[in-house]
Amino acid sequence: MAKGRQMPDPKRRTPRQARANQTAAAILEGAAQILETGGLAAFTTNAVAERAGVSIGTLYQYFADKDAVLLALAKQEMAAALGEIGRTLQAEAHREPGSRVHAMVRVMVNAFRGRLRARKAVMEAILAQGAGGELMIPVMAFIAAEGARVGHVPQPMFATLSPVQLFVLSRGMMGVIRAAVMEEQPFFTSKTFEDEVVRLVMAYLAAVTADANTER
Amino acid sequence: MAKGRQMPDPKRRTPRQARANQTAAAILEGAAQILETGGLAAFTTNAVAERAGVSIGTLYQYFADKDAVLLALAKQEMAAALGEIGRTLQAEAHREPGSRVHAMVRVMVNAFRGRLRARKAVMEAILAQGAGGELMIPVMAFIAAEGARVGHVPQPMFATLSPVQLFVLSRGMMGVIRAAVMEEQPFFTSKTFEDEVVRLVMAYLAAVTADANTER
Amino acid sequence: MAKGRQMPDPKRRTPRQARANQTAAAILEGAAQILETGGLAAFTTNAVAERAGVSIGTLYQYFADKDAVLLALAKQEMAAALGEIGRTLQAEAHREPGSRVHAMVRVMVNAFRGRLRARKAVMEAILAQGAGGELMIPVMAFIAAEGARVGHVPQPMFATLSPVQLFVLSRGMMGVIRAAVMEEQPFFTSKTFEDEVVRLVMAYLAAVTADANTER
Amino acid sequence: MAKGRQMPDPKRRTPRQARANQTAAAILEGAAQILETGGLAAFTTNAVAERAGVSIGTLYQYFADKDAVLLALAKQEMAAALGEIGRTLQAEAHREPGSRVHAMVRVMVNAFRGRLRARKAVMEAILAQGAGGELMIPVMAFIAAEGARVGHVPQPMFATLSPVQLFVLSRGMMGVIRAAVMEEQPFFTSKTFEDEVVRLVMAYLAAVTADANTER
DNA sequence: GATGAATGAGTGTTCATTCAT
DNA sequence: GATGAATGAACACTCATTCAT
Repeated sequence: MAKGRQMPDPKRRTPRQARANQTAAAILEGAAQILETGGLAAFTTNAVAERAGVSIGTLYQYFADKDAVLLALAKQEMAAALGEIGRTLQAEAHREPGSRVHAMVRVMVNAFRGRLRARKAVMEAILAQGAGGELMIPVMAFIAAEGARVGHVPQPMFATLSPVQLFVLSRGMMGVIRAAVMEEQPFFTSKTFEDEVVRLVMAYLAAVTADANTER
Repeated sequence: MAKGRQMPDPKRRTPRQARANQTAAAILEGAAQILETGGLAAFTTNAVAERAGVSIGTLYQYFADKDAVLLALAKQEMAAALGEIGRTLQAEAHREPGSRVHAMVRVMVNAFRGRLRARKAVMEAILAQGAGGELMIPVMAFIAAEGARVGHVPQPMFATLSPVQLFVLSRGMMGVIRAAVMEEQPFFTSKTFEDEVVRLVMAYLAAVTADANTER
Repeated sequence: MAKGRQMPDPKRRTPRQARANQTAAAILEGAAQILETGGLAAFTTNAVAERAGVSIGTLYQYFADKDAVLLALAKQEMAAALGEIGRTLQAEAHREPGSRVHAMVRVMVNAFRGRLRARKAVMEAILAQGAGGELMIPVMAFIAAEGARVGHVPQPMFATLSPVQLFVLSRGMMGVIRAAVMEEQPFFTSKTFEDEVVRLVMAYLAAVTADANTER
Repeated sequence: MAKGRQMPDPKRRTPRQARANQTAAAILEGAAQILETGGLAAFTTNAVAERAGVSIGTLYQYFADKDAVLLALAKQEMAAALGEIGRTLQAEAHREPGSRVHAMVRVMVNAFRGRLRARKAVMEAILAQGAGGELMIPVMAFIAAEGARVGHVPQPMFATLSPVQLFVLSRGMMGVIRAAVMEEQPFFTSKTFEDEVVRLVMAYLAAVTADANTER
């Protein structure tokens, strides 16, 4: 029965931008709300469209399929979190590494406080679909970039990290936060938890640095 | 969820029981094979039953529902992995902490090499369902217990860990491995990767211990 | 999202044959009725299932997809028509060629009298899908075989036909009948029409035979 | 069906009309291209409009609905084919009947060589919708007319044909060609095939003529 | 007249689960 | 206990058509 189409849509419709973005945003907002309310199980395209106040047809005018909605939402949420982190770190730029790591962790943790269930669902859905790595790229880029950006610090924090080390650090940190979110651990919001995550990151950084120096 | 059909009669092994367990095992094996072959998408109760060589009705005689099959499989796989770890560590009992951590990480990583896709799918399914914490309990118990069990070591490795620290350490370590599995990272099987995970664990342990000593 | 399945079903389910054939037959009957009542436009899987008195799920247990239902129905109708032709020709076996061709045409035409709309729809659907050739095979086989079967006739009718001639004869004859059915021509049932179709067939056969003799 | 938007004002050609017809033609051309490229399955109003370079709204300004586009296209293609036939036969006017029939069949076959898929799809769609007869009218008219037009031939070819005979002859011939197109027979373009179709037509004509003479 | 964003009824299909045999 | 035919709610997605701009 053929597929017919000649793939003209890298992301589907790109209307006159004005209403377009507005509608797409509404759909994403609807998606977040559905996720928040009923979790991944309630996340059906029809439900999302209804919640967003648009027809199912309109949803498909903006997103190629169900997964595209999820991915777009994940990217948006991730970008938001990273933006927050960036802004916070900017303010902490002059502080010492320990303080900045602490800020980063705090923001990361905070990033999951707002729409907890929605973010959890997004993680569930995306991470469970193999697209996880893609999503983590900006996190790693951010971490790697941070070291270079704050040039006035004699010993840059992350600059010496190899790709594998970057992977271990980013996934280790995120893994802890992820687990806390997913398991809905009560201590998730506690200062103690935050401190321990910071300790994990700092300890690893210190170890890497120490080794690097030894090898030299 | 759950409800399954586990231990319907502790401490008994009539022939009936034997055949029953045999059937349940066959179903679980079928489930693992389906997962291995086609991922979570192919994991339908009908497919599992067919692969297991039993009727769909029989499957429902042994498991309350689809999730029960998944959960049982997850428990089984987890137990297998832990058993392996235990045996390995036993052999390394007389070695120094660093060596034993290394062994543990290696075994953990190896645990995902066999039925990679099946285990990945199990993780996807289970962890994405909130049952993750439940599954991690034996891991933590194991870690905590290890410290005590190998009593002849002057400074137990993990004995001083608080619940939160135990959480951070176990989830951090598993988070890294999990991500490597899920993202199908090529360096997953490399010695380098293993070493970095060990470094993460050891660094955190050292940091915790150092602090503990300081506080004392 | 994978396709998962390992194509174990050449024709889908083959239950214990007893109820199976009964159910499949009911579905086909339902399909014919729907086609008869509302034409191809009304031919939806849900409608067919409902009319057949089975659930939509059952329909899909017996047929891979919508097209499979249609194809099965077409084959059945075609087989019925051919069976009728065979029986009739058997009775005319001792008659001369002209009489037998007449009988064949008459039966062929009659084959479309019963469930006119249903057969029309089947033709519409199948012929319009490229599967027409497949359906015509038994017709050609029948025509070709006929010549040989009635051995006592000195000059077999069709034995000398080449593949292309077989094609032209079968499609020419069927084309006329098809058009009369599809266009719902009033003279479809008339003796006159029948006679003209016979004339077409006989004339072609005579021409081919004459040429063949000339060439010899 | 129909309703279309043909000849909204016969005998007039304001610039407005010119542009209008131009747009309608563009849509028809787009429709043909879509049919050619993706077959009937790809033939959606949106696709046609896009390919034609007009908005979907504009398409509906020129055609009442989807069927109207198809019907208009069919009429256009049929007219083109007949025009071609007419021109060819004109050139063969002085030749003998056999030669002229041959020319007609050749042109008819050739008519399906150009935009094969498009024409096939048009046939599929139209013929399968009951509008087949309507489309065949010009063919029959042409055949009937031909006999009269070439009056200087002592024994007119088709003049003696009754309506039913006209039907049998036109549908028989078209049926063979149709089937060859639809089944994508490899011998479709062969001289052999052409010759056999000619034989079918000539044989029938000869038979009718012979009978007519006998009866007289 | 042209546009194209929006609509939503309708479709094919899946699959967890039940229950009569 | 085992079987597997039957079920049907639910879902993702399409596309002809409208109408405000």
